[in-house]
Amino acid sequence: MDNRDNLKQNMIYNEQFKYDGLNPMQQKAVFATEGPVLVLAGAGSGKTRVLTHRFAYLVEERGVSPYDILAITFTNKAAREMKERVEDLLGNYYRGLWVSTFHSACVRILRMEIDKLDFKKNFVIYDTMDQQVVMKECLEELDLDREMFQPRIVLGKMGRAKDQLIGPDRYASEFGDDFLNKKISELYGMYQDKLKKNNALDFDDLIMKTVQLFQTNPMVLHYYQNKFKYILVDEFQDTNMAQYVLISLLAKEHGNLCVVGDDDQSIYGWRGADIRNILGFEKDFPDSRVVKLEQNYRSTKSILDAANMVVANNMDRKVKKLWTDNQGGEIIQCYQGNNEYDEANFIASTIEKLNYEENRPYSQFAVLYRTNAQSRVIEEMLMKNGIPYRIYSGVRFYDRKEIKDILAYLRAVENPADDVSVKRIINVPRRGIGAKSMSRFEKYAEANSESFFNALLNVNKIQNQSRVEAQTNKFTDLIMSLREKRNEMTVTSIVEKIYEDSGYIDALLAEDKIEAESRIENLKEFLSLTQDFDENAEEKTLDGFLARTSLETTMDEDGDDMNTVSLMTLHGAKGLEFPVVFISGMEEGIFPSYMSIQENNEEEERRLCYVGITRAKERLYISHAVQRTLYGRTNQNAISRFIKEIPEGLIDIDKPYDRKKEVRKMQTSPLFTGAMMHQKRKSKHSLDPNRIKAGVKVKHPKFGVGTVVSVAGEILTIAFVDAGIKKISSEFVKLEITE
DNA sequence: TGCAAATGCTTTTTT
DNA sequence: AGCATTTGCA
Repeated sequence: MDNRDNLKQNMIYNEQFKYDGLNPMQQKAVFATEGPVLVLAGAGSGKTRVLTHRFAYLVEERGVSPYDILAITFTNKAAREMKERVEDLLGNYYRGLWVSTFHSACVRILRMEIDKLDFKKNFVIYDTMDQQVVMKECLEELDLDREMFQPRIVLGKMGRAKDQLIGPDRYASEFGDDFLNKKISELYGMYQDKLKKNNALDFDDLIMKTVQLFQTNPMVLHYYQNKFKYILVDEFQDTNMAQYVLISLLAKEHGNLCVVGDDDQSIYGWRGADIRNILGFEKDFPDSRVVKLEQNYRSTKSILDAANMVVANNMDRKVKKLWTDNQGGEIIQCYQGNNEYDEANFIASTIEKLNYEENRPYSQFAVLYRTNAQSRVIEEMLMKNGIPYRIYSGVRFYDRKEIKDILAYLRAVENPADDVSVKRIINVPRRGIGAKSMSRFEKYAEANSESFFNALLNVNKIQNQSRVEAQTNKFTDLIMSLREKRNEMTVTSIVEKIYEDSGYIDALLAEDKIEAESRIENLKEFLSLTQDFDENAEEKTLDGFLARTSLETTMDEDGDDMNTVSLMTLHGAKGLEFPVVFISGMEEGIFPSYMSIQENNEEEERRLCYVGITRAKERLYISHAVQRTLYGRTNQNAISRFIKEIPEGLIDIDKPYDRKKEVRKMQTSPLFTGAMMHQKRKSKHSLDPNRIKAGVKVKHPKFGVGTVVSVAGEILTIAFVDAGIKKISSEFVKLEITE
């Protein structure tokens, strides 16, 4: 349907029912526009509807400009969805609304104002990897033991300090002035200096620096206080102290702050989220109104009851009772697998069964797990069964080596002072500039307190090897020439020029390896991203492109139009819902995780379980394995405590003696017998396993000729001449060896 | 001096 | 899968 028709349709609908369709509590939350409001919104209570209607109500009934509303969501995807729904409600398209994540909003502010903090406006954003690089440098310079001061740990502590707006100077006094903490505070200071020099901010800085900006520049603060007449914050239970201070500062002028959250869904304590923000809101804002949304519209009664029973085991929570008018529905099915493959097989065959028997499209299913590492086996099994799936993992497309390399080039072009990026690519592809040359450049830069790139420009004063000098000049020429023209060029054309002139693609081609081919594929894929940016971005500059890429994750991607099963971590599932949900790996040590038990974080894990259960609308399957191999270690894990917290009447726990029954049941289901036949047919096709190994050339009935890249059990990764790289199960497809 | 291959290690959750 | 470290070669 035409978009316009869609809008019109909505407008007619809206005129009549826009606010009538809300229940009395939801209406209360929507109409309470003035002053501080705390909306305690249980899972599935129509929170998003309330937020979007409140936005629309402010604009339509209160005459507020949509640009004077600041709405904070947890992910970029949620922000996009909120924008769309608000636009639908208002029947209008708006450009540049302030509907975004904390981080994106801060970037937007800082990109206009950060010169007041003595940064340049085109600052880059360092991700976790970049942080590690900088921290390692600091450790080296202070000559500290990498074991005692693991970069990851130190960065974690530093990050938590930033969440609480504690700078390097205050670090030791706040966290203890023993040797360890003193050193960490020293590292912290050094790290911040380096970032400043590189004109870079990390994720936590984005928040902290914005607060700092407001605290040191009353005029700037006043401007934004005035601008944002109404503030909405979603997922408030997951805000940290810095974010809380930021919001409080902004809301001071008008006081119209509406926060929405659910203390039972607070799952980001490890990232500095402070549950006290929501528990103490009424104290901090004494004149605040509280609206509780307790009717759940999402799940069946069985699922909701189970979730309530589990979370009731937590002590530290606001009292609330989530209820539903929905039917009881099926009780929860719990499957005990022999191992992780058995478990995955249960998941795959159940999906197949429901897809066949109940005609459910694949998009109705989600498989949730505690850690990303658990996805692999499930993925394999889905693939083997020909079930389309999509992984929403925390790992970004942008985290691939080749993409990070290209981004480093782009950052270097935008900001040659970014030492981390310049150092990353100075010898990628190989230019014959090794460790020795590097340290010479570093020394020179250090001695003259210049950037590393400046040292490269002065290569003739540092190096007398003509080869190194020539290569270095070639590199700096490329960067400088692109830098000069970057405002006239599209991002795509800049990237293409880098691909060619840096020799990056040539080097990959020369490698003549399958791996290199897939990297080239990814680089091509990257071009379609830049093209999309060049066409659609609001601010079509290289600077704008970089700001966006560093904040977008795969969690933010839309896969709605695809008919695929969704695979994601329990954290990633927050805010989403699916008709059928699988929670896998329900074992002690996995979920709750070993670490959380050690650190006494049981309650947060339980909330995570609550989040998982409440994602399900109609059916919930829980599974665990008697034996599991993870990170190369085989363990026998006890059944998760959370399973035991679900009362007997709500869950069908698959006892060992029941399993035969289960197997019989499955064998008689038409789909399963079909699958079995399928399997038999296949085994005829299977090749002599001894002959299949990396490098062997094979022929596939559909994809044609290709080369085996890797073998993992029966899953083969094959690079086809025409079809590109595919993963194929040797059991399922007739492959011929052609050599 | 630079580089490629081999080996060992790592992993909770993410903006 | 990707990283750091080591080793051997040119």
